[in-house]
Amino acid sequence: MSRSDLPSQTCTIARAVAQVGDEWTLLIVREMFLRTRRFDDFLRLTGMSSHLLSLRLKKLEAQGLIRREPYSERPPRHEYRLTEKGRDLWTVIIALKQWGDRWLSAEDTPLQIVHKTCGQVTKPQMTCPDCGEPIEAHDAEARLSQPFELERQAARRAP
Amino acid sequence: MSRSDLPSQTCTIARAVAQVGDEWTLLIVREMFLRTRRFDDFLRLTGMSSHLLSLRLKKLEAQGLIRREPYSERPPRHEYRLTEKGRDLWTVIIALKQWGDRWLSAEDTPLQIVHKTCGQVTKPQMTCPDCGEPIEAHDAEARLSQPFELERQAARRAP
DNA sequence: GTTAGTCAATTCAAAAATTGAAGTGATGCC
DNA sequence: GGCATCACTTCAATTTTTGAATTGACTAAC
Repeated sequence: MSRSDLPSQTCTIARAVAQVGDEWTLLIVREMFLRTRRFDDFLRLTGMSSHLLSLRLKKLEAQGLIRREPYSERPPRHEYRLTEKGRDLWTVIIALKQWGDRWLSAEDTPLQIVHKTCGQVTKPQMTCPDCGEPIEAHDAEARLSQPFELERQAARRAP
Repeated sequence: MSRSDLPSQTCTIARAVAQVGDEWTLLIVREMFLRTRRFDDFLRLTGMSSHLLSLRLKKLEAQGLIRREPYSERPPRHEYRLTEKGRDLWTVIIALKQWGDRWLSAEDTPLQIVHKTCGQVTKPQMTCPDCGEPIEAHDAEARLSQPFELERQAARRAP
């Protein structure tokens, strides 16, 4: 199987990974959240090649994660902005950031998140909305739907 | 700049992305959370090639995300398990899952998360630990540290 | 005691993706 | 006119990934 078959999987993690699970795509999305909107800025702030940036922006637009918006008619210019679907990736980026802050950084975080509502510098946490408690790997149990379970058992036995 | 330069960036998101921001790595980590531990099972359940799986497992081990543990001496066999650093990626995987469930799936989620503490099927949320409220992109403001800010401004102006 | 099967890989060639440098075209500014 | 900006595109060289085949250490079955 190649990466291009991932979007057709049952697993929504696999599908999500197929849309945004690559290095440069995640960095483009990071930049979007830091209010970068123009081609040249993405280029310099991520350090990627213009060819690949162009491909990735097209892919992200086709997937509905970003949209191009004109900001000048003459010369024709436009900028890229996140759609709601794209903005909803905030949680993913923040999860990566918390993990990076914890495990990959000697110093303090280079990027603080301020909660506008309460004014605090915050480290967002995953919590269970039912009981309000923080939730981590060992507090959770995965339960597979029947079709997903069967699909996985078939894969295990099959050649 | 190539992907191999990402680990040396100041940004902890870039560093995190350098460690786990690729398709197959994320799927391997997903499998780990579904209690897959053996080479052959990763192979069949992710659909990746054995060559790449071997490379990725080595990389993950070198990064301290997983460790090899013998489970049989004769024949010599071992399995792969997440370290604490690896388990801490749970939030990232769950963030991807929630996003995938919301935007990429017509049906119900193929994978439910049960909160062992309270017994509920739960959709974990990012919340602000200070005020306890859910937090999303529009509730948050990014604040860059001085060195990070300067680094970015230099990139913007420089060729 | 040969044969088949399992597990955890490694090897290798072909195909695909990425990088890096250079070029394009529309326009504005001096 | 000449240079600069922005948003790309083109293309060759390099790197990665794929997919198939093979290896080697063993076990279990005939």
